Amino acid sequence: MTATTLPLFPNSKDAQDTACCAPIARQPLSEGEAAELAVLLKAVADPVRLRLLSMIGSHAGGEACVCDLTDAFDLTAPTISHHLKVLRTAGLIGSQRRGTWVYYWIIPGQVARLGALFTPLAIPAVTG
Amino acid sequence: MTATTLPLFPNSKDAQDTACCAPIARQPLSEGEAAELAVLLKAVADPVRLRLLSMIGSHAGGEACVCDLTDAFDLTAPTISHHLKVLRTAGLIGSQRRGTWVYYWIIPGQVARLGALFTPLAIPAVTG
DNA sequence: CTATCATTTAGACAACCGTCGAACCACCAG
DNA sequence: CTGGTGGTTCGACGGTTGTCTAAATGATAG
Repeated sequence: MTATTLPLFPNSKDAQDTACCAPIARQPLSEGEAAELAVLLKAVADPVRLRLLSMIGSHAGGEACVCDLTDAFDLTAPTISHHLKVLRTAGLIGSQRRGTWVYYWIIPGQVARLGALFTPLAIPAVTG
Repeated sequence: MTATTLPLFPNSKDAQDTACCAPIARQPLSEGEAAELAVLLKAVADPVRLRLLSMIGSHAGGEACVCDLTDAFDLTAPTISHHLKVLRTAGLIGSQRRGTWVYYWIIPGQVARLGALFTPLAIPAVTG
């Protein structure tokens, strides 16, 4: 792996729909939509991965080295690496090796799908 | 149970923070925040529960009877009941028995927490 | 009170998930 | 080429999760 992203749902119609405006309380999700989104949500439904994602996203420069992340947890390196792989496989983060260190960054598009799922219910006035 | 909600995080400070504006890429989540949100996300990170939630939310009148939900799945009644309990325990839906049938509705506040988590990253122009 | 329908609870089982130690690969310094 | 450091992959172990069948609870009708 040298600059990979592994997009889980390359460019499906469902992805398009949900990316823009799939309110969870506007119309029932189809079986396929639900399955795709569940995969995405499973990747995020873990305390460690949630913190990793926020640490990467809030890191200066938009990137974070693994060495910066590992110290914040009482976990071994293989475990951190496993969680990063889950996030990467879900297409939520990208990675690149530069010299000795490996850097990670957030892929906003996929993260936006998650937000678009729940927010329309919260702020109906803003959206329409 | 007759009109319960079982709020998982009654009124913690973390809940307040994240309910309003906890951007996943603005500042690192604390260990406690991440743990709470992970519980919430786990409840939603399942295709069946995702569909249940959207079916309840989009149902006319804002309420749905279990009898309306069961037919949409190839699952037994106990399994559906189990998933509904998970959502209820997470504080995402409320329930009430009226006569023979049990009705479920969405609790917007908790759902909003999930949206607030991911959207700030998606629309940086709007938020600031 | 009994019968019947709707829903939940209890118990069991296979599959999945998070974690670890050990081994392995990539890069850099002598 | 050899050694050392940063990260990942592999294989295994215990705990959790989704599903089922069987049984219990609650409500209505006769």
